[in-house]
Amino acid sequence: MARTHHLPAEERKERTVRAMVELCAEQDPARITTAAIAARMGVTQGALFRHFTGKDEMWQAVVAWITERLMRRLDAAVDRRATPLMALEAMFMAHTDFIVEHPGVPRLIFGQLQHAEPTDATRLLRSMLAKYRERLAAILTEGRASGELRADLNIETAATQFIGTVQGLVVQSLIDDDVARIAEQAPEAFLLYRRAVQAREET
Amino acid sequence: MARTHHLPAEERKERTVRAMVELCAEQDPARITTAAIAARMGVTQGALFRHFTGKDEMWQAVVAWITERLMRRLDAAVDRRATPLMALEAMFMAHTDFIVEHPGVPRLIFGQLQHAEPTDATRLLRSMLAKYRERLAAILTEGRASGELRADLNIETAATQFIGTVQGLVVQSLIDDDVARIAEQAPEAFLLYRRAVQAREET
DNA sequence: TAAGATAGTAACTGATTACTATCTTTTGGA
DNA sequence: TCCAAAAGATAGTAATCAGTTACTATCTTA
Repeated sequence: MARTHHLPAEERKERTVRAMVELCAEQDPARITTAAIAARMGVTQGALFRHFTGKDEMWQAVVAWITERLMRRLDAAVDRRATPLMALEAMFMAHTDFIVEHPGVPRLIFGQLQHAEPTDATRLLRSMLAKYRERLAAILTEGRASGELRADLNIETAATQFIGTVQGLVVQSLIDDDVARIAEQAPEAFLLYRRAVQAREET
Repeated sequence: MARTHHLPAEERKERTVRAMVELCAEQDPARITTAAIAARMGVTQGALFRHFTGKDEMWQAVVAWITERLMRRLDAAVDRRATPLMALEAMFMAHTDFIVEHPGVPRLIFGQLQHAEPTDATRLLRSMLAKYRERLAAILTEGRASGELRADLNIETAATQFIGTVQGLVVQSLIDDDVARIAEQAPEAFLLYRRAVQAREET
């Protein structure tokens, strides 16, 4: 049988995280119950608490899983790119590709950002987003120095706008309930962003 | 005394909506209970159900309240603007001003968009956002035709990006937990957007 | 001013939820 | 082969929450 009874703890934790990411693609994270997670894994609800001290620790694991994978993808994308603009484009595409591969990610992130009093998971997410911004700011600063980007570019605004460009696609996908469209619209969206930040027009 | 016992139904509904908008500025909408709403109004929990058939009807009233006010503000902003770009700028500022005035609005909207199976409130919100997009598309098309905006401008992408520009500011404010910063950064953010869509550079 | 209609209270209900206590099965090493 | 520990099943518990019910206070108007 495909019964996956009795897995080692690490494997079970991994599967818990995957189940939660999957469920986020289907419903509001705030409404995901431990019973639903367990059912998705083919395990009883109580079994989850053999591996996690509480639900918050589960969310923490999910956020850690996502941030690690996303940051690795972004690093890989930026690596070896000839110019800052090419690095930004690769980063943009890596980010949107990641979302399309894991459609639950936007809902999950928004769900975490909704919390007014930050939990451990929220804090972890915020530090990831701060790191993301720093990386963006470094590339933007480099591009401004090299003359590829506008000399009068406001780095903070440009970083916020980069994230906003992704968010625009995400919000639209939440309205349409169609995550795949993000992939289609991503190149055009980045083109528009590029026109806002680059130094001169193309021929 | 300030005891607001026995208000007419319409007044009580209005106060319920205001209480909910206020509470959204302080916590995750998904965690707002009918008891908390009632407490904020100085009324018992059961009293709410004299005016609403259920919680979803309360959310519906909240979304209606917000959409009406926001659209009115946007209309007023766009009215009498000489050029499409000026109309867009006025619209952008009206939107960000509205958010700063009602800090619960972003959390509320995200909370509604999180729902996978749309409720009446969610459907109402989506139709408002669709109307918003149409309005944007009309202005953008006009600007492209008049030569103020780029001739090769993709209207859909530009509309998504406009909303994304606002979202970038909103996401940053959720991370920093500082809504007021939106007002400070809004002019720079629009400047960047303008550079992406307008036909030629300024002198 | 009497009487019906409207608005509110206090206490309760049933369903749901995160979490736990106890018993059972599986696994892997000596 | 045996056994201890790890992993899971079963069956709970206490708390929370949306919604209800029976009753009361207040307003409106004929």
